[in-house]
Amino acid sequence: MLEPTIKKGLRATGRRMTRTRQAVLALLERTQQPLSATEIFDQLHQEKVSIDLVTVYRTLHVLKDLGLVVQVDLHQEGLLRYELKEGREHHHHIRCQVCGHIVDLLLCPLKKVTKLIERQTQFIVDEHTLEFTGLCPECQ
Amino acid sequence: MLEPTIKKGLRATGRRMTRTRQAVLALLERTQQPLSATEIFDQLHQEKVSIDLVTVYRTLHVLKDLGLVVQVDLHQEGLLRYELKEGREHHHHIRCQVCGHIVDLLLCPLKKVTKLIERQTQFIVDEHTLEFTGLCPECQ
DNA sequence: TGATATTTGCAATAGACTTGCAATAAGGAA
DNA sequence: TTCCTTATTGCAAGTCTATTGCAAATATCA
Repeated sequence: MLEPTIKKGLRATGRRMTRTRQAVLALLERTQQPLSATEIFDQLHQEKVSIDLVTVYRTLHVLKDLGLVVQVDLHQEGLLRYELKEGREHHHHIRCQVCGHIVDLLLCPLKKVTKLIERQTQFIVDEHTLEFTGLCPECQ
Repeated sequence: MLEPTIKKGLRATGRRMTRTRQAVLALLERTQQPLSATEIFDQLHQEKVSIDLVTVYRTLHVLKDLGLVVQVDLHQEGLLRYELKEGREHHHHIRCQVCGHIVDLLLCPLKKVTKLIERQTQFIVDEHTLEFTGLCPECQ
């Protein structure tokens, strides 16, 4: 149950905990894969929760703003997905090109590389995307 | 001058070399940064080359199909960019969040990681995206 | 319970990209 | 060169993800 913590974060920024926000959070909490706005919308409608797609987008923005959710920008999907941060390590994903199945990767091998890039380019590195596609065991 | 080689590739797949394809290729050839379809469209129009945006998209598909061009999917840009492969090593990019400047990175540190992921997930890895954002020296 | 500020839903819009189709142009044959 | 076939182009319209404006609904607190 994340709700108390999150309510606190919302209040601290002059925001409110609402039914729709609860519904989106609860769904993210019980889902393993990172979800897109449309998937959240469809899933909630299947569960007879009335919510507008616009509200889903706005809720996701708020949650991202509060740092509760991570945006996942998978390779060549053309949409954004979201997953709860909740005590999880920074990680990346691999997605099957055939069935769309998404699996978490357990490592981020980029700390040293980031340092190297900062030396090489003189940039200050802020974020990175690292996403893989391939064929999952079932689809090979 | 890539044109002869490319013409060959086009012919081999029942395609033709046209003015618009030449124009797109020539632009890619003389540009350092990966370009988006809209940027190609705008740039060519500035140079008084008449071309439709749809044609730009279709040309880029063809070039990608022939393996002459790489699609670059930068972190959180929401659009695709393209650059010529022409004798260049596989590489990644970093983009400045402020001015949008894009710089090539000279290394791809993911060969070992890919092997590790294949063992870990049982996927066969096909492609990866690795793109960085940050602040370029001028914008810090 | 009422006041007020936030949130929501709806309609409209933006922006990247795609598709259908008729008109145009490339390139091989005569 | 000219003709013919077939690929290519431009235009209009459409798709899909995501955003914005605004009035109506709802949460919070006095």
